[in-house]
Amino acid sequence: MPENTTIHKRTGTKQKILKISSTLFSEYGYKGTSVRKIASQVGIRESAIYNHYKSKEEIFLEVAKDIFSSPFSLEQDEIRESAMKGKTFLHKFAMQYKLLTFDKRNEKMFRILLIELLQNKVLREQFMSDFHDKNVKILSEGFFIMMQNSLIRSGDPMIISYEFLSTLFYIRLQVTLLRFDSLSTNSLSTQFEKHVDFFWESIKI
Amino acid sequence: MPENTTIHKRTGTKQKILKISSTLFSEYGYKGTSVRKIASQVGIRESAIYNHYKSKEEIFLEVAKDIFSSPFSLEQDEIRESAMKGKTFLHKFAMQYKLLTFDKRNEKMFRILLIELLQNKVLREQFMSDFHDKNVKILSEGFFIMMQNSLIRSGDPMIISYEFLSTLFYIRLQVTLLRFDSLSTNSLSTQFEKHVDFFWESIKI
DNA sequence: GTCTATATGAGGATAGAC
DNA sequence: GTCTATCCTCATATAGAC
Repeated sequence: MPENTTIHKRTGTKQKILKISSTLFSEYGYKGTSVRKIASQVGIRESAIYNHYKSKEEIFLEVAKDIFSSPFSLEQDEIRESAMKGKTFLHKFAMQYKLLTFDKRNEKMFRILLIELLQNKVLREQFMSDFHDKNVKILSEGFFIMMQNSLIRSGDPMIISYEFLSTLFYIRLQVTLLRFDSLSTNSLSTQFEKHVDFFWESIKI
Repeated sequence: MPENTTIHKRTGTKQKILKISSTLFSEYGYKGTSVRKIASQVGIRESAIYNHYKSKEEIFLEVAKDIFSSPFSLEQDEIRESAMKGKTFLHKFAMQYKLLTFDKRNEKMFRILLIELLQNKVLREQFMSDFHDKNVKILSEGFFIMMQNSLIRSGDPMIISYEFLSTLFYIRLQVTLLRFDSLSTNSLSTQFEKHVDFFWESIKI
C-alpha cells in the first residue's frame, strides 16, 4: 500500500500539530495557547498551520475529541462475573481508574477538561454524561448484583455508586494537581486501595 | 466620623470595580476578562481603572483574597461537643458545606477557583491547604473523639475524613456546574443529606 | 478621578510567491 | 505545504488635559 504510506507522510505535520497543541492546551488552556506558540514548537510558520486546520478552534475541537475516548470500561460480562466476588469488583474498577489517573495521555486530557470545564459547555455536558453518569451506571449494576447475592447491605445502588465514584474523582483531582507541579504523589499512592478497603468495610454484610 | 464617610465615598468606584471584576472573572476567567469589559460595566473608561489599581493582575489578586476567606469553621468547642453526638457532627459539617455551595458569593469564588486552578500555583496551594488539609483536620478531630467513645468503628481518622470530605467536594462541583448553566439542581438537592446518612451507616457501630 | 489620545504589543487569520 | 508579508482587531497600559 504505497498510497497509505504517502498519506501518512502527508499527514505527519497534521499529527504533530495535534500532539503539540494538546500538550500546550493542557498546560496553558485554550486562550493561553497561541497559534504562534503551536507553530513555533511544530517548527513551521503560523500561516502553515492553516493548511491543516482552518482555525485554532478547529484544532481544539480535534484535541477535545480524545478527552472522553479513554477505553475505560468493564465489559458487561466482566461486571456480572466480578460483581459476584464483591470486593474484587470494586478493586478492579478502582485500579482502572488509578491507571487512567497516572497514564500520561489521559492525564493530559484530564487537565484540559479541568482547565476548560467552566469555559466550555460541551465539555461540561460530556463530563456529566461520560465521567459521571456512565460510571454510575456501571457501578450500579455491580452493586445491584451484590445486593441480590446478599454480599452487601441493601440501599439505593445509585447512591452507593455516587459515594464510591466521588472519592475516586477527588483522588484523581488531587493527584493531577500534585503532578502538575511535579510534586510527589507518594502520600496518595495507595489512596485508591485505601478507598476500596474502607468502602468495602462500609457496605459488606 | 465624617472622615470615615468621606473615605467610603472615595472608594465607591474601587469597590464597584472589585465587585464587577469578581463576577466577570468567575464567568470568563482571568484571560477572558478584559480591563475594557470591566471598565465598561463599571461605567468609566479603561484608563480610569488605573487610578484605583495599577494592573489587571492587582485586581485579580484582590479578588482572589476572598476565595478562601469563607467563615467556614466549627469552633473547637463545637467540635468536641457535637462529636459526642456522632451523626450530628457529620450533619452539621455537611450542612455548613451545603450552605457554602449554594451561597451566591461563595459560589462565585468557587468558580474562580475552578477556572484558575491549573493556571495559578498559589490557588492550587491554597486549595490543598484551605479546602483540603484544614477540613481533614477538623473532621479528624471529630472522628477521633467518636472512636474514643465507641460511636464508630475504629480506623484511621484521616482516611475516614478523606472519604467524607471527597464526596462533599464532588457534590459541590456538580452543583456548581449545573448552576453555571442555570440548570436545575433538584436531583442533587438532598445529596448532602443522603451522603451523611450513607456515611453514618458506614461507620457507626 | 475621569476623560481623550496614543503607544505598544500579541494574537488570529489571509494573500500570493515558491 | 511552507514561506514572507501583511492586515486587522483586541488588549494592557501610560501621558496629559480638565
